[in-house]
Amino acid sequence: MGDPVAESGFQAFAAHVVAEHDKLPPQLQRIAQFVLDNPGRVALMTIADLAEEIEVQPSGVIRFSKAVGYTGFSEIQRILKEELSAPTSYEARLRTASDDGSELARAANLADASLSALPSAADIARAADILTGARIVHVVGFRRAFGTASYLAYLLSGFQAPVRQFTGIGDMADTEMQTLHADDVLVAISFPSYRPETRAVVAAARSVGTNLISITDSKLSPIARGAAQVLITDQQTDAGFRSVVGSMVTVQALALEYGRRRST
Amino acid sequence: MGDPVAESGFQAFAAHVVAEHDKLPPQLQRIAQFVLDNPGRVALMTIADLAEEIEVQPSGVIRFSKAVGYTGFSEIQRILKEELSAPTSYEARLRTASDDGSELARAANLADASLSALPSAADIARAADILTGARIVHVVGFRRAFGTASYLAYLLSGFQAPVRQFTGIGDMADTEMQTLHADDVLVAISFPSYRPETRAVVAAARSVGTNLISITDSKLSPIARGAAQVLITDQQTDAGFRSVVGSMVTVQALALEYGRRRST
DNA sequence: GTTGGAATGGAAGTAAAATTCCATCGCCTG
DNA sequence: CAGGCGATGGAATTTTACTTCCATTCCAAC
Repeated sequence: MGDPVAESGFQAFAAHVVAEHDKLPPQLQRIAQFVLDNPGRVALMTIADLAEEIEVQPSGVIRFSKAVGYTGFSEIQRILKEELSAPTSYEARLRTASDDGSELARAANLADASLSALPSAADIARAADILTGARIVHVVGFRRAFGTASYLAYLLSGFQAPVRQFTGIGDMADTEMQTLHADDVLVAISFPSYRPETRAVVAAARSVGTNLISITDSKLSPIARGAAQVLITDQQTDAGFRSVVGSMVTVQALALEYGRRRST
Repeated sequence: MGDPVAESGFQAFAAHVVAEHDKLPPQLQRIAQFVLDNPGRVALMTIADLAEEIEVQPSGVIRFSKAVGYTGFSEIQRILKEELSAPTSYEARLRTASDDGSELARAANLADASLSALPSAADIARAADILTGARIVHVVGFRRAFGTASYLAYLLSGFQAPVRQFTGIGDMADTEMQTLHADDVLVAISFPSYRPETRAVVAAARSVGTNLISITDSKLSPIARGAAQVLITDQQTDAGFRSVVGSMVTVQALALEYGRRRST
């Protein structure tokens, strides 16, 4: 609250090491250099690993730790681990700091977090490859995922994809499912609580051998089983409301990769 | 062996866990879920930390490790650490995301830009105030905006709002419009090219005196005229593809502000 | 050359973490 | 409702990692 930017433990550590570096004996200087150059790796190593890699004795690592002002290597490693697992980039922290209590600020922060946990580009590309070979692309998503599913269907139809969306309109769910075919692809979008309606469509696809692309929040999601490609996004963070931004960005990327394949 | 891409230890681990998941007792399923959903964090935790977070006993973590085919938790953690420090790790992806030429990177950058140009929290709050007094909240948006409109309708119905969405299903557009009333609010969502269907609904609302909230990209948008509140978002910046993330975040914030008013 | 102090090596001791094992609990089955 | 079995809780044990401390080496000054 007081400081505009609070100094992280890691930044303080780095500053100490730089300040002390010239006063250290040669061996400890080598340790200092390695730790500053590979903080991520050091966070995952034991003292023994580290000592072996630098060709030093374990006790040297302890001496280094004390020489730069800490009680031992464990304290330094704790700081490095915090830095490695900090999900907040500098930018994200700035945004969080500007949280003024409005739902808009919360929604924007949530969306920002979603953008840090998207599927990999390689997974999207694989999914797009699967789409390319489809006779028909079916899209399913209900309730929270319905908007995302609609958007995907809209984008794909813009690329002249043979796409149809499961809507459940007119009490025709059974009839809709009968159109699934082994040469087709089903893109299923579902998040907790996974709707039984969506799961039923996925089950129908499995039973007739339709290729499945699942956009969901966990590898253990009920719609992930048997999928040719799973795209993980919008994982539940801790507090309160769930964003749908991750899945929107994911389907946009998926559709554009598909379009790129169609046009070249 | 014959695989073109050698399977990483982590991929094998994930596959094992997914395969065994259903056979595991409930407690071990929770552990499985947590580890698959947070591999990066688990790589840095001790068994005790992990056990505390999931609220199980340390021994449960060991049972999980053996149940999915490993000798103990240490072996699993070794695999997770390798994955975390591998060049294809999540951290590395983030760093290169802005210049790898994938549609995902483009989509994520576009979404990020959208988050910098949202409506003001005050405008959202005013719009939420208007919603609160409505007899019925009508929502309209077609094609690109249909997903956003659906999401808004879904969120509002979650707060027991009297909401209905214009869908155009069954060639009932005329009939749908006849339900507009002076005590109602219409939330219209539209972006270039502004669909005539949406404009027709807005015109109908104007003619009967329905309050209008417009979510669009410009104050000069055809649906902005006569609106009680205009929320500007997703303005086209560059020549490329248009994101829909700004409007999704906007409707989420709007719905949550509405919910806050309803519950207090 | 000898001496003193800093630097390093390495083994022993201590702390922490992982694993084992047994007791209890709860549920299903007969 | 009694018996058995799988699941869970928790203490005890083993293993691993961290830290300390003393011995040795190196180097510079006298």
